[in-house]
Amino acid sequence: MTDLTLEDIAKQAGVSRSTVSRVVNNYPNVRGEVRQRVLQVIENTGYHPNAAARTLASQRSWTIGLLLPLSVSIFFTDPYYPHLTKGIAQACNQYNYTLALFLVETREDEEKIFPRVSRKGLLDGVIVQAGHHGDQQIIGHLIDANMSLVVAGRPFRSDNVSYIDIDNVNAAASAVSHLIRLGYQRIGTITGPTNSTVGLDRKEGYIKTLRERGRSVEDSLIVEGDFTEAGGYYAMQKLLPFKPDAVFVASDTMAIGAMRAAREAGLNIPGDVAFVGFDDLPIATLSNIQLTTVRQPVIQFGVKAVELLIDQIENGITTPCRVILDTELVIRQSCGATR
Amino acid sequence: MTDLTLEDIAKQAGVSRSTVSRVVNNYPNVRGEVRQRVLQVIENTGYHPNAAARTLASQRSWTIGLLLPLSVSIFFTDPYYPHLTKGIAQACNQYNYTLALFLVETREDEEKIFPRVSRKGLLDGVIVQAGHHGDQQIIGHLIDANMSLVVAGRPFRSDNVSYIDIDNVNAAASAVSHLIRLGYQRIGTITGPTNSTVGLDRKEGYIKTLRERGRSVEDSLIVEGDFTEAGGYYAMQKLLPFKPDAVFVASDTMAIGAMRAAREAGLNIPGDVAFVGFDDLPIATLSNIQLTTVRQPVIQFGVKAVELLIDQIENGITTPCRVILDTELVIRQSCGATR
DNA sequence: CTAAAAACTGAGAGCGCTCCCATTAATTAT
DNA sequence: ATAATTAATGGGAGCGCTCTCAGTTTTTAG
Repeated sequence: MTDLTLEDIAKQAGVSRSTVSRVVNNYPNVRGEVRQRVLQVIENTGYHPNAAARTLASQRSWTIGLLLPLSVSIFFTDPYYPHLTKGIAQACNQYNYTLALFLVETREDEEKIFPRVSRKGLLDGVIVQAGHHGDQQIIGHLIDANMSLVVAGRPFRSDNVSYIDIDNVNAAASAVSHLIRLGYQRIGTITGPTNSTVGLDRKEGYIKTLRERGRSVEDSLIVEGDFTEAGGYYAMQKLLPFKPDAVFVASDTMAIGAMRAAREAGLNIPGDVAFVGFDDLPIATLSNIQLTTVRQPVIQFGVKAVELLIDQIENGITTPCRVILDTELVIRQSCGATR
Repeated sequence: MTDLTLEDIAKQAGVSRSTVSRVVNNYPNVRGEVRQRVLQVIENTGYHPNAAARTLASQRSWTIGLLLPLSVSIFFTDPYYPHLTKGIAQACNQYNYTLALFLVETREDEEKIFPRVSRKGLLDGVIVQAGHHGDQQIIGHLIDANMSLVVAGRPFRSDNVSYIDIDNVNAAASAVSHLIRLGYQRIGTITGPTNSTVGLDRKEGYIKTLRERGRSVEDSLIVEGDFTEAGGYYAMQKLLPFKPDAVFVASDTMAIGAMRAAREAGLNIPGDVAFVGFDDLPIATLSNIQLTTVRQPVIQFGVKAVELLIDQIENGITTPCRVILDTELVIRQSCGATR
C-alpha cells in the first residue's frame, strides 16, 4: 500500500485533482454521480489526505495544544488535571481536532516547549492552564506570537486574554456559609498555595464570609497547603492544636489528607471536626467518610475551553471573553449536616 | 510581526535559502562567519521555521501519538495512566518530539481517531497502551498503515510488534512468595480484569506460586476487580466471608479500596488480614497503613517506550523487539512483615 | 430556440520547507 | 604556479495539498 496522493485518486476516478479535493472536503459543486465515483475510489484505495500538505496549503493544522505548566508533584497527585485533560481530549475529538500535550516541569522544558508551541504550522491554538506562578510569561509569549489562546483558570493578569473559570470566591463562600449555618464556631481553612489564583480566591471567599457573618478571622486557623494529600495532612496537623470544629479545605485531595490527620489524632468526623472539600472528584466519595464538597464541572470546563478556543480559531474572534461556570455545594457526611 | 520565511531570512542575511536552511538545521558546510550572520538575523527577527512545510518536505513530523484505549472509568481513576503519560511526555520533550494524545473511550471516538492516527504527515509513530480488550484491532490497523509502533504492555497477540512490559507473572509471584514466607495460610487475591493481559498475568503469578509451594488454590479466594478503588472495595467484601489472612491485590488503587472494606468490617491490618499491592504509586504511602507493594518503574516505562519508538523511527528498525523492565517488592506495614 | 445564468470542472500558482546537484570559492598537493 | 581536492554556496525541483480563476457544461428564462 504505497502512499497515495490526490493526483492518484484523480487519475483513477478520471477527474482532476481539484474535484477530488472538493469531494474530500465535502464541498458543493460536484455532480452527484462524479462524487460517488470519487468516493468509491477513495474507499477502495484507502486513501487519506496528507496532514502536513493540507496544513501547509490551508494554514490550518486542526491541532490544538494543551500547555500544563506545573510543578511535578502537584500535577499527577491531584486527579483534577487528568480530569481536565480528559474533558479537553473529549471535546477535541468531537470537533475533529488533534490534541498536543505539553507538560512543563522544568526550566529546560520551558525552553524547549515555548518555541515549539508558538511555531507556525503546528498548532492552531493553545489552552494554557494558568493561575500558577510564572504563567504570565507564557501567556505573554503566546500573545506575542499571535496565537489563538484560551486560559483555563483565572490568570494573574487577566486583561486581554480569554479565560474560563469558576467563581472561586463565591464557591468557597457557599461552603463556609454552610458550615456557619450548621452552627460551627471555630471554622478553619486549609488553603491552596497562595501564589496561585485559585488558592487566593478560595481563601478570600473564606475570609469574606466570616467577616460578613461578623465572625473573627483567626490567623492560626488558616494554614496553607499545596493541593497534595500529604500537604493536607501536614496542614491539618498544624491546625489541630487550635482546635477547629470545622475545616474548609480548598481541594478534595487535601481534604482526604486532612481527614487522615484528624482520624490519627483520634478525632471523630464529623463529630469532633467537620470537613468541606472542593472539586467533587471521585475520591470525595471513596473515603470512609463521604466528603461534603463544592462540585465544579471539571469535564465541562475542559469542553468549554476547547469550544471557546475553536470559536476564536474559526471565527477569528479576538475580543477577550471570559466564561464563568457554576459550582454547587454537594452535602454528604463529612460536614455533619445530619446532626 | 508578520510571518517570516526562510527566503526572508536569506534576503536579510544576503545568502540563499539553502544556506539558511543549513544553519537552521545545524548542518556543516557553512562558513563560520556566514553562520553567525544568519544566526544573528534569525535572532533579531524571531524567525521560526514552519512546522508543516518542514514536515511536508522532509516527511518527518517529529510528533508521536499516544493512544490510550480505555474504558472511561478505569482511566482517570487509576493514577497509573497519568504517571505513564508523564514519563512519555518527559521523554518526548527531551528528544524534541511533540506528543499528541488520543483518548479513546467510545466506539465513535475510535472511528474518528483511527483514521487520524494513521493519516500520513501527522505522526511519525505511535505508542499504544495495550493489554485491553480490543487492542488487537488497533494494533493491526496501525501495522497495516505501516506506522512505527511500540506497544506499552503485553498485547494479546504479541508477535510482530515491539512492546515493553514488566514481568507481571514473576512480579506477582514475588509478592505471594513473600506472604507465604511470612506464614500466611489463606492467601487470597483481587485480580485485575481477566480480559486484560496484566490482570491475567498477575493472577497467573499468584496461582503458580501457590502451586509451587504445594498450597491449594481456592476459587473462593480469587475475586476479579476492575482496577478501581470501588472495585477493590467490593471485591474485598466478596472475599471477607472466606476469611483470608492475606490478600495480594493487583493494583494499589484496588488495595486502598480493599483495605477500606477490611477496616469497615472491623478487621485490623495487618493483624487480621495483610495486604500487598501492585504499582507503588504515591497513594501506596498515603493510607493510614503504609502499603507493601510491587514497585514498577512507571516513569521509566514511559521513557523507554519513547526511546524504543524513536529508535524505530530514526533508524528504520523494523524487527520487533521486547523490553522487560524490572520490578521490586517494597515492604512496608500492610504485609505485617514486622511481626 | 437562443441568450443569460448557474452549476460544474480543470489548470496553475502557490504554501514554506528539504535535498540533490551544479557551480564557485578556498585549500592542498604537485 | 597550476592541477586536483575539498568546502561553501545557490538554484531548482519537488513534498501533497488548497484555492482562485478561467473555461465548459448544464439549466433556466425569455
